Amino acid sequence: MIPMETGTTSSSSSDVNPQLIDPDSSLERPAYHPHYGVVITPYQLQLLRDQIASYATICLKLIDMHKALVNGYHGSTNGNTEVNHGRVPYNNMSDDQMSELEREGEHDQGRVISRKKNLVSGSGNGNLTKAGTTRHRWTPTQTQLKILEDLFGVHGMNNTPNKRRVSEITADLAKHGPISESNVSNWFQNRKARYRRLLRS
Amino acid sequence: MIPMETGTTSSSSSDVNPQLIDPDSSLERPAYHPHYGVVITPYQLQLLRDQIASYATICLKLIDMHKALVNGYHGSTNGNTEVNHGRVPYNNMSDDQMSELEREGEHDQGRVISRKKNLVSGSGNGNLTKAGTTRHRWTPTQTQLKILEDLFGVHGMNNTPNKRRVSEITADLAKHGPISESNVSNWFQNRKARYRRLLRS
DNA sequence: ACGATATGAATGAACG
DNA sequence: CGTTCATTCATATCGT
Repeated sequence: MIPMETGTTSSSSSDVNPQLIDPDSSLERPAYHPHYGVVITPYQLQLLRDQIASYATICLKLIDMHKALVNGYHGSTNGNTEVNHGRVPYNNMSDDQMSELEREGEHDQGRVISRKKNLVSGSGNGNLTKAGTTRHRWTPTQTQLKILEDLFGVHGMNNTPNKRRVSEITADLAKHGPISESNVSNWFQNRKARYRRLLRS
Repeated sequence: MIPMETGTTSSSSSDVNPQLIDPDSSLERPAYHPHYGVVITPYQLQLLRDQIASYATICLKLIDMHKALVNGYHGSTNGNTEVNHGRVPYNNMSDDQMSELEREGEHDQGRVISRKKNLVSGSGNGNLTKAGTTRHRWTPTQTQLKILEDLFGVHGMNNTPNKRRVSEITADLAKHGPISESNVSNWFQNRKARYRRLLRS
């Protein structure tokens, strides 16, 4: 069913139930910091974030299913359990991207994947994913995608990142793979558009 | 819409960008605790939990709506009525995500997230699939396909149906089998694209 | 079973 | 921003 590993009940801001954060960890237990307040481990924080992200995606899926049902039956939502928009988000990266990443530790941010104009794309040269050819399209790595989703979940529709923010995000994401600012803004653009489309009818 | 106000960003468990957690708070700022790790304020924690709670509620409501619809729905022609045994076909992917995340510093290139097996076999599969097989994608019935092809023939490339038209078409096609609007628009999209590709070659 | 092909769907990018 | 295009992914189907 719907995954709920952590409790989602209480709402009083002062009661922090450790179980709700990390049910089985007796080691990593939230604590109070004299100055800041609650202390949680990065792992715990990550759990929370993941849960939020999961819920966000699940909600989208459910909305989709619901709308489809209203229309009659439907198929667009595959019945599988994947939460990542149904699409397995593995990326097959072009060789240059690979080699890019293989230079360990070196995260030249701001690196831009050169993209060709689409006019020429189809023909003889273009896009052989197998052979070491160039990819036309940026594909977010797992990590990048996750970060982006988290950000979207956070800001939601009402908080599309401005130019400055996009720069920051791009810089962050560049640590995890080649990316450009336009990739980021496009991504948010699309995400927003498609999210809205779901909500609409 | 869905309330989201907390920041949730970075992916590597060790790098936590304070801005991403509480963008505008310079007062309440996450910090590192020498022993526990991340320190967040009760307020920040509450935001996270509120968000999760909101999602949980939304999900539950959506599930209810969905179930109601499914139970009441008795599908179209080809006996393809059933939708997932009334069970919500999603499970939590956080396992993958977690294990993913736990591998620190590793670039996620070319990694494939193992797709979880369907918890619920789609069961419904009127026309083409064999019993017990999960239906993953919509398949137009013969009648539907004919209608679609006719429409495409009429409208041709230059007359892609707009939203309104898609709705009408969907409604029509629903008489001949389970279908959703996205199925229809996808179909036209693909038909057009592949037709164009023919012309180009 | 495998490999090739057809095709529904997802999505980055471009357009109006 | 909403739509559309181009490309790619994933699966259903079929031939061997």
